[in-house]
Amino acid sequence: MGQDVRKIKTERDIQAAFLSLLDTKGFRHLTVADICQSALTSRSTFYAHYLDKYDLLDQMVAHYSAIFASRVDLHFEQMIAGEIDQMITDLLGDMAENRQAIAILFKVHEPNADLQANFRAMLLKKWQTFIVAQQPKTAAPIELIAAMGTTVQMTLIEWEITHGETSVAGVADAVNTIREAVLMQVAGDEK
Amino acid sequence: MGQDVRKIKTERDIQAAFLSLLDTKGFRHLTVADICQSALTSRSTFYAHYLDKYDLLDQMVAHYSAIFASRVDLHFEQMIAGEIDQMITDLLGDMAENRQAIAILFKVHEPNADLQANFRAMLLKKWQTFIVAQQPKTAAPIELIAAMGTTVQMTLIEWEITHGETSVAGVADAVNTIREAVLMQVAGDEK
DNA sequence: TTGGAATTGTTGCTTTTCGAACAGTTATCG
DNA sequence: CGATAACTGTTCGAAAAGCAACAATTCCAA
Repeated sequence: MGQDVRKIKTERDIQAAFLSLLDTKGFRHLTVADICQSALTSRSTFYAHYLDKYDLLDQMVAHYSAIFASRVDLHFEQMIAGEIDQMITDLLGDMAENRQAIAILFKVHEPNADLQANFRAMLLKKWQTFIVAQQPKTAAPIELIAAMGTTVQMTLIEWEITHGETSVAGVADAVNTIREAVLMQVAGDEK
Repeated sequence: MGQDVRKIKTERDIQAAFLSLLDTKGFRHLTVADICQSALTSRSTFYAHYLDKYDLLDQMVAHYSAIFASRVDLHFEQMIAGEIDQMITDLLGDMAENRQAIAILFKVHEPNADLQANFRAMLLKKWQTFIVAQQPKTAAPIELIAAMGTTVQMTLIEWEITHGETSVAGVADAVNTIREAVLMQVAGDEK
C-alpha cells in the first residue's frame, strides 16, 4: 500500500505547480503542458496520474473538502458554544500547511469543483439541523437564519485563511457579537 | 549532456536536502541515508550520482567556486577602483539564488572542500599579482599587504552573503576607508 | 575489548518517468 | 471563412529511480 515515492513526488510537484499557476493564470486558460513545464514532469506522466486538469482540480477539491469534513463537527460546536478564540486556533492549527492551497482554491468556482461552496454546504447543513432541533418560535424562516449563521461563519473562515495567524483578539469579539444576534433569532427572542 | 529532467530533479533534491542538513546537523555526522530520506530519493540513486557524501560536497564546492571564479576579475577591479556600491550590487545580483547555499557552505571546512578558502585563495592571488605589478616601495612585506587586502574583501563578501540585500550605504563607506589605507601601503606612501 | 547496531557501497529486478511521436480536437487570427 | 497554430489524449521503447537484499566496514556503548 505504501506507494512508490516517485508517485508521491510527482503528484506533489504537479499539485504545487497547479496551485501556483492557478493563482497567477487562473483555471480556464491553464493547459496541461503549462502545469507539466512548471512541475518539471512530462505530459505522459501527468496523464498517468490524472484524467485531465479537471480531474486534478476535482481531486484536490475533494481532498481539502474531506479534511474540512472531518473537522466541521467540532468547528460548528465551538461556534455555537461561543469558543471563538479556540475555534480560530484549532482551525489555523489544522489548516497550517494547507492554508495557502485553500486560499487559492477558494477563488476557483467550477461546476463540479468548488471548494468554497463545499465548505459552505457543510456548514449550512449543520446550521439547518441545529436550528430545527431548537424548535425555534421565531417568525423568520428557518432557512434564512441558517443562511445567516453560515455566512457569518464562512466569512470568518475566509478571513482567517487569507490573513493567517494575525491578531485574533478583535476578530473574536466582532464575530461573537454577530453570532449572539443570530442565536437570539434561533431562540425566538424578539429583540 | 545531462539532459534528462529526472537527473536534474534528483540532483536538485539531493543538494537541497544536503544543504539543509548541513545547516542543522553539520557535515561530519551526516549520513547518506539522512540525505536520501530528506530528499525523498533512494540510496542507490544517490550512489548513481555521487561517489559518497564527500564527492557531493566536492561537487557543490567546485560549482560555487567556478561561479565566483568567473566573476572574481571584475569584482577585484571594482574593489581597486573603489566602486564599492557597484561591486556589492553586482555580487548580490550574481549570487541572488545561491546566497543561502554559499552561506551554509562557508561554514564547512573539509580538507579538500572549503569554499571559503577557495574564495580567499582567488582573491589573494589577485592581490599578490596586483601588488607586484605596482612595484611598491613600502617597507612592509608584499605578502602582508596582500593578506590585508584579501581579508578586508573577504569580510565584506561574507557580510553581504549572510546579511543579504540590507542597507548598503554605511557599509560602502566603512570598506572604502579601509581599502584606501591598504592601497596607500601598496603605493608606499608613508602616512 | 567486544559484540550488536548502524552505515556503507553494490547488486538484480521492478516500477515509474521521460521523451518523442501520433492523430484528432479546439482556439486564434487574418 | 479557412488555415495554421496550439492543445489534447494516447502510445511506445529507453532511461532513470525505487526497493530490498547483501557482505563489508565502522561506530559505539557495555
